[in-house]
Amino acid sequence: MSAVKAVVTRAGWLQDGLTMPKSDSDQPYHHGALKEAALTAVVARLRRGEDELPTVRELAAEIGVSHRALYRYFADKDALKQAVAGEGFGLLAERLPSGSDLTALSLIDGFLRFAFDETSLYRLMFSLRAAALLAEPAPGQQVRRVIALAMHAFDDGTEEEAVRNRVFSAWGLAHGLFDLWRAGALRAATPELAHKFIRTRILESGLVD
Amino acid sequence: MSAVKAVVTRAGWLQDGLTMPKSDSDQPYHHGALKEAALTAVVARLRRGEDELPTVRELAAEIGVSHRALYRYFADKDALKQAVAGEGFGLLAERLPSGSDLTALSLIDGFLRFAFDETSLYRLMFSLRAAALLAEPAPGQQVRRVIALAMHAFDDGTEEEAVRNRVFSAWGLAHGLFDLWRAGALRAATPELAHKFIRTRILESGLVD
DNA sequence: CCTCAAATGTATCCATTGGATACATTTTGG
DNA sequence: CCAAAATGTATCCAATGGATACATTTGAGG
Repeated sequence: MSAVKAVVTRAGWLQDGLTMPKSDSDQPYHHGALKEAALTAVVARLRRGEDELPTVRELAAEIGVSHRALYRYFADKDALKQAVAGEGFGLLAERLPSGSDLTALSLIDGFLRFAFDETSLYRLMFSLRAAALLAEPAPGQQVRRVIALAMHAFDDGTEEEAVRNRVFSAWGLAHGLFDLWRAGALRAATPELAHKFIRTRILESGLVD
Repeated sequence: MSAVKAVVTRAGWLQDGLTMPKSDSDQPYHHGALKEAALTAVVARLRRGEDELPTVRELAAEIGVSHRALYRYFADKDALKQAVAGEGFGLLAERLPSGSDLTALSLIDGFLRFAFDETSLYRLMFSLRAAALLAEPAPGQQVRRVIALAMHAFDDGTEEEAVRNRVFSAWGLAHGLFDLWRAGALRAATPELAHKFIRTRILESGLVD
């Protein structure tokens, strides 16, 4: 739809002859939603399997804009990276169970599913220092939301300190085993087997029932 | 001083007229131990706090050699990275307890101490795919040695499968919590507090006594 | 010893990449 | 309607990993 419209517009088939475009390309000078397009494109690439950020130039080309245009929206490449991580936490938050579906186990399963499904994005998200993320309004919000969700899921009526410790233990175990798998330290042949292995380790840890 | 000497030597101000050096520098054409010097220099930098690999040129300059010389020993920068990781596993293996000092707890403490003391090197080591490391003879040996050590420390007479699972759980928990700390997700203000926090989480997990 | 080939290092060159500056085009608010 | 703010482009630059061709040593066999 958006793509189709772009093509039609580019060819100019529907333009009447009275208003010839000034150049051979009638792409508007202003993109209109460059920032969103950039973030969407990067996230899409990572979800498609690429595990590195594209170069600024590649990204700009994909969007159909000069590479310097992106710098109107991101101070530097690192800022872009952070923004992508923010999008990632948004996606993660969307994916996690909520309401009556929210239990410690379902939360962990959702978290692991995200890690295994969106490995590149997941790695990017956790490669950054949280402080930098939390400082930005939107991403910080998403991160805090995920943590709040976890605190709620693990709340068994004991004191907050104890709940928090269980959350961190479960989180650490899930994150750590996933990262060891990613590094190749686990023998698990497939992501599915690895997921199951990690799930079992967490269950037998007694952190969740 | 090194800089001063270089300048003087380069200008040749102090050379007597009778024994002119063939070149403006008295450094031998062949370094003699370039590979070792390179690895040592990189490891030293990482241990000094830098958390990125130096550029090939910086490294070469530090050693006093043209940047292309390093490519006689490392196919590309990634090969250098892998070799550094290998050195890292060697250091780790040295640091871990052995003999009668080897217990599950002392092993974990040694592992965590290494992670907190040599954070940059640790990150580098675990950022690589193990497969690539295990393929190289020397590093692979070190990695296998660490794993064998862990299997022994956690061996409580139960079946190997169970021992292995406990090793992975403990490893995953230590690695994961450490990485979450590194990412800024733990509140712990100092590395010491973080180390203690992680140690406590592992102890209360019942994986080790 | 000598010589010559292999080993080791250097000199240069190149493409890619992140980033800076100056300028062009739109949009928009008074 | 117009000037200023937004937004995008054109060009330039330095750093970096890497390639190729060449120079210097070393060392092994005659």
